[in-house]
Amino acid sequence: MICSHPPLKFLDVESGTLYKIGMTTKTIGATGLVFDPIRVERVSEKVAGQLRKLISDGSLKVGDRLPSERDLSEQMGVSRTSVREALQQLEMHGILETVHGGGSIIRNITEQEIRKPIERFIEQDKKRVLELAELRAFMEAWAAREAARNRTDQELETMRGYLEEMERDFEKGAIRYDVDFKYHTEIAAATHNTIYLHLIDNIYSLINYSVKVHREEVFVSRESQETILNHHRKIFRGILERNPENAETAMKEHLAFVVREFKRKFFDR
Amino acid sequence: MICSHPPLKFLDVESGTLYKIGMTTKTIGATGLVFDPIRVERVSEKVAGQLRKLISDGSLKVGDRLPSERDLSEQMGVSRTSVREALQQLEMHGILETVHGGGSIIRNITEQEIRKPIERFIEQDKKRVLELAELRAFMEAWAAREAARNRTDQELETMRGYLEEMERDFEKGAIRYDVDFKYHTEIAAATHNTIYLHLIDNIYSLINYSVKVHREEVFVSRESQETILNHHRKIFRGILERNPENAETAMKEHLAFVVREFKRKFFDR
DNA sequence: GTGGTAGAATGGTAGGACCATGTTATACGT
DNA sequence: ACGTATAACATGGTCCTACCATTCTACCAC
Repeated sequence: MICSHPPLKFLDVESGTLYKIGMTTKTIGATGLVFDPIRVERVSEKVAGQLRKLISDGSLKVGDRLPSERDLSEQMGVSRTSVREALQQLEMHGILETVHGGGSIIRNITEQEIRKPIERFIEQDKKRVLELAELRAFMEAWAAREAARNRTDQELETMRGYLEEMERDFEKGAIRYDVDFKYHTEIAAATHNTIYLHLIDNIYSLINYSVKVHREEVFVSRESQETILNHHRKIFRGILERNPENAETAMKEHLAFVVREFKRKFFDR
Repeated sequence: MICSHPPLKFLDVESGTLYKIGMTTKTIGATGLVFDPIRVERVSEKVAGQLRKLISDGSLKVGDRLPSERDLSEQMGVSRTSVREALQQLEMHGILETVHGGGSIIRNITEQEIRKPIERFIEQDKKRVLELAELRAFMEAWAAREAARNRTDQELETMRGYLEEMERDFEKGAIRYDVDFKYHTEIAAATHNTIYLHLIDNIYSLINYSVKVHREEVFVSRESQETILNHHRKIFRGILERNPENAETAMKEHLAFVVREFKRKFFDR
């Protein structure tokens, strides 16, 4: 998922506080007075802070590629050195990953703590896959509700685009999984809850990880494809009309169907 | 404690492994073969590794000051840039501290808390705290529903125990936060969804971190304590009677109250 | 399609210059 | 002789330029 970033506005580094109060306090002499130590924030830290914020408020999503170091340094009015130091700080914290010659991409913040341990769980027991599906179902139901409540017109149009794409793909033969995925992701984004966005992203990839097969191979029949399309139409309508109840219900219906089909194929029942 | 470092021997950076094996694996094509991605070690990483080694084997003790960046770069035969990057990596990991104009000193690794990525992420914006609360609310509502459906008698008894403990604490003065926490955790366990259990545990710890104050300090009034207790009684009844709807409703009511109170205290509204 | 190749884009390293801050030595006044 | 103010130096912080190493991309030959 590569993207250019003309719309992103990188403020001048001078914006924001120049000095920052540390966390520890010291008592000086016998006066009993307590002072907070003053700590100058380095340029690289300001840059890192700004990038953090852009990630935090969702302007930069997981998988996005940052502008090049040269671009960043120019846009922010600082040296490439400072930008590099900032990127390195973020890389140390696992927030992004830089590849020699390839650029820097945003990583999932929840990955470190949540992903690794869970992967091991999943490998131990097939039952975990169903647990994941269960999780996904109720989380997305909430997302549909919140999206209906908070979505912007812009986001709605994006969803409409994906939906129409699915319609066309259906006419031509089969719905493509990646469009379906993007559709769900856009709903997640429309909740305007960044942490949820990262969380659900992780759950998706966990599902993909544990179920090595793509959905395309599960939902091949004409009927199931049509059912899914109908579900999506219904979800879209709920979000369009800003009707949380309907959106949630439709999503629940949809995922219940998906899980049912899934069970039928993989656990032969 | 300032000291010069003629005796320290800084090996040439070329010593040590040039290539390093990463952590993730990829499956290529349909062969099923698994390859480990190759990752080149950057110069700064080699420098950092050498310093790490010197610290771990005691050549550099806590409080010692490192040679200047210029000295290090000369002794190691690398640019000052690389040395600086290495020092920064170590500083990120809390291993040393650099002072503008003062040099870099070794810190005690055990004394400082190393902040996890998400924690820094959350600090970026107060809004994130509310997002966490939002997440928690709908996830726990689901948990209450599932617990009512799947709980064993054993788990119910454990909950009863915690509830009674809260009742006693309330009579004696105040509900203890850890009991409340254990109560919620037991509900999570009763869902019998292991992955959910881990997920919510993570979210709890994040909330505890971001909200530096314990709940005890937020819900001090007799009325709010009683309200909370009533909520818990209601939730318990729903789970006891295996009534998912009631349990979910009660939990929603409870967390809505908690979030409302929380907002009132911390965002003064 | 598959694979190779050249050019562009991008991150990595090097080195020099200068500024900001801390450290040390020196000169000064009492 | 002592403390203090000042100057000189040492050291980290930032910027700049240049060049190398790797990846990406488009194009071509097969």
